[in-house]
Amino acid sequence: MTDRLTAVFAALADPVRRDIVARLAGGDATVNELAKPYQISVQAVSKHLKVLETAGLVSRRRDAQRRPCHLEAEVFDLMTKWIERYRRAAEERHSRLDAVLACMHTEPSPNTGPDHTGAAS
Amino acid sequence: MTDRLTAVFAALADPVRRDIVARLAGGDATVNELAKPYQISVQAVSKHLKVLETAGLVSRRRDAQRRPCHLEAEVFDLMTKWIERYRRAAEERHSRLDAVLACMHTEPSPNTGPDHTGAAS
DNA sequence: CCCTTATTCAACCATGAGGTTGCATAAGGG
DNA sequence: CCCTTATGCAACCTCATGGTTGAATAAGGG
Repeated sequence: MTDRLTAVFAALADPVRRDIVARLAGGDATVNELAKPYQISVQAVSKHLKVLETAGLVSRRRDAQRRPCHLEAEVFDLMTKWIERYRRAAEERHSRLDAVLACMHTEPSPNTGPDHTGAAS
Repeated sequence: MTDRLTAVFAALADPVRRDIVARLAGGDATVNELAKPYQISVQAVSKHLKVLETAGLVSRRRDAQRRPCHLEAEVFDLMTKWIERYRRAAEERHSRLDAVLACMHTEPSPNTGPDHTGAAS
């Protein structure tokens, strides 16, 4: 998982981790607090938090034996930026008929006949 | 992968698939066209497209032997909505000192001595 | 009909992710 | 000091994922 975007999307591709993010949005919490609602072991939750931390979605302080987790906002911007770029592109070509033109975008396909795309009804 | 959000995030947690999305934002394309730039086999790309299709990020028509892929916009809204909710929450608590208050969020316990959290410096 | 092109399906392999348990470490509190 | 609490690390298991190759299907074209 070289790049950050991959790490972030992968981190959020798990219901438990998304739930943790949701709960951290309501305030910081310790590993044990976070683990309580789930059936899985505390260690498993600890692993999940490590994933979130590595992805930069979560940071942690020290408070005696506890390691309270804090939701970080910056990374969300990274995702939003990526998504918005393609969402806009997809919406534009959805509203117009660009989709049809796009069929012959890559190569003019000299002999194949460029207008065969019109058959797509 | 029960829910859609999981499928979408998982689909985008792969550089190749994100690249495919990026290229489809520039216009529809066939499997072969999409596969060309990569070293991996056409079959592998076909698999990637199936993942994107299952996640609802891509749809496909039929055009003779070809199956042109088309980027779908709706799913992006789903993601954006999810992200925005928590981004806002994270930013709010970042700007204020809510993080400190959050330490005692789970149990209000007003008599336990609320100022022990002040030790977290 | 057979051949070519485009795409998928099936079987297989290697790796990584999420889960478990058991032990180690950190930090107070009798 | 030992005990309890909170957390992390390591070894292990299982299954999903991404890749491969080889054959099958779909759709034209000579």
